[in-house]
Amino acid sequence: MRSSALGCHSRLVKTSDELPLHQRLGAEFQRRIESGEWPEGLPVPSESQLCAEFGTSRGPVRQALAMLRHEGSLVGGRGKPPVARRTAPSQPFGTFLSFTQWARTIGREPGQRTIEVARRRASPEAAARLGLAEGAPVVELVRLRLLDDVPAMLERSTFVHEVGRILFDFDPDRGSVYEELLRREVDLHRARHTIDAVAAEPPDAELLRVAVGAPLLRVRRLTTSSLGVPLEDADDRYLPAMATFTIENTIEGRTVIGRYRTEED
Amino acid sequence: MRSSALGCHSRLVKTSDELPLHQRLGAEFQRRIESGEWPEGLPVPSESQLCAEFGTSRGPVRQALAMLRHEGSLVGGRGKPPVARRTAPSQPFGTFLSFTQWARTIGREPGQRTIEVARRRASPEAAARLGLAEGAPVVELVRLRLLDDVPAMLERSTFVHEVGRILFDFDPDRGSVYEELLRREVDLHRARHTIDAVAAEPPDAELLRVAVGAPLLRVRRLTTSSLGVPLEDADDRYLPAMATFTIENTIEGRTVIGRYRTEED
DNA sequence: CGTCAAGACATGTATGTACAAGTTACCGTC
DNA sequence: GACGGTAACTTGTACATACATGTCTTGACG
Repeated sequence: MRSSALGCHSRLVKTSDELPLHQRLGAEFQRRIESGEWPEGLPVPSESQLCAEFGTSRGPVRQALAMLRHEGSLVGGRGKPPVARRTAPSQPFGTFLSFTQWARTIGREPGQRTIEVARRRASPEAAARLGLAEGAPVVELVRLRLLDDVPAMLERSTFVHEVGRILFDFDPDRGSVYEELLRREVDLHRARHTIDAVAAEPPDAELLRVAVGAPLLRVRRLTTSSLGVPLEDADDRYLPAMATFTIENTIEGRTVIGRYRTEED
Repeated sequence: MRSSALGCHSRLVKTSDELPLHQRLGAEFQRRIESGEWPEGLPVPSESQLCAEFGTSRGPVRQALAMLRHEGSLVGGRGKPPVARRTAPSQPFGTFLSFTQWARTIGREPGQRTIEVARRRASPEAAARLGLAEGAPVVELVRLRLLDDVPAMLERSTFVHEVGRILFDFDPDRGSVYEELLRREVDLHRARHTIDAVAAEPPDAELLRVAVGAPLLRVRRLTTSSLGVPLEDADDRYLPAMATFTIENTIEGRTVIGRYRTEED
């Protein structure tokens, strides 16, 4: 059914307005793996079978398979057909940056209580990290993040003024700050996250409802534009019982990162 | 100079004992980018020039370029030659897995004190994670890891017996366990790291020389073979003052992970 | 009945060709 | 001098072919 829309004699029709063949093949193969049409753990059809099915040469088929192999959806090969493997989809920047999007992907309802949004002069530390002069104007946003109305994370963000000013036209309790910033075409391009552990200090402890000194998972984030100009410096403190981070990597070098609800294995 | 060793008429000599051509080309290209021979920001030679230089067809050259492009060392293209981009070297599996290698890359001397290496029956939790029957034989390895002779991390590893038995022929205080396992052709292929924070318990606290209850950065690691068979289940607890993890990602989706010495920014 | 060798078949590697599509530089025209 | 078109060059895509190499099955032989 579906295949007929794909492989039929593309040489006879004009293909200029469509995606390249190997990309269409790759998308179709991925769909088959995700849908279970090619069951996990079983070998997929051989290259020649795929060539015959879609009426193409080996080139595009191999390009598509290589793409999936690189993403980890296919493993093995050399002598025997590669084996399908369902993998968690990775949307690094989107879900890793946005608490809101992440919460939705794990089936929880995100919530937030804005503690403070203020325009003030940069502290020496924030100024250093953002590359600003000490005392330059910045916008600070402190929010308590909730999962199903339970406190999960305390977020302290410092935006450079040019970006932060947008927040005054926006209700941070309403929707995702990142979605709003991207919609306003702020050039959020690259983020560097540094993960460590800290003890809960009195204000954190009260908001997150834990004892002072309890271990918290801290993520410091420096978000920069595509030209490397710092735009945001953040300090997020997670309750380890509510969220963990995962990194999955293989010996070939593929890497998938993610943030997960704590207990569910 | 160097190129002559690479490209000269490999058709005339037996190539069976050497790496495939496109891999050698990829390594050579990467070397040129890292060494600055192909300066950052400038277009690299065109494909036809590279074909001429190494005496090959376009196929291997394009395969090598695609590899570098996927790693982020090359950007752009279509109509104009791609542009070199120096990126932080990412050797995810190697340095992320091996404390020894990581320590060396940050210029510290790794050390270790083996607390225990024992063959015993799997605990219910370890058995569940390793997919073994409860009580199946496993090998447990507990090591205190040092950086410049200062305690930095406490590592508790549980290996399935088939892999762990190798450790009895090997002195864990001598060299890298992972290097040894890879040398013995153990199929360590994929690792899933889960990061959270825990409070130091009495035995941890004593070995790491911190107060009971101090926050520790915990990394639980499940290492599996290429077929998805669990081989190792580990629980590493870092002093947050000695190490942090970083994740760098861009909006396009490339991701680089790393482990860093704490304060040095 | 077990073992090993041959062959069929799979993927990996490499070459050569052809054309499409984007980029750049140049040159003639207005 | 500014503009526009063309030509040359680049990479992207696709096909056909050939051979190397790894895997599995089959069948003959001991």
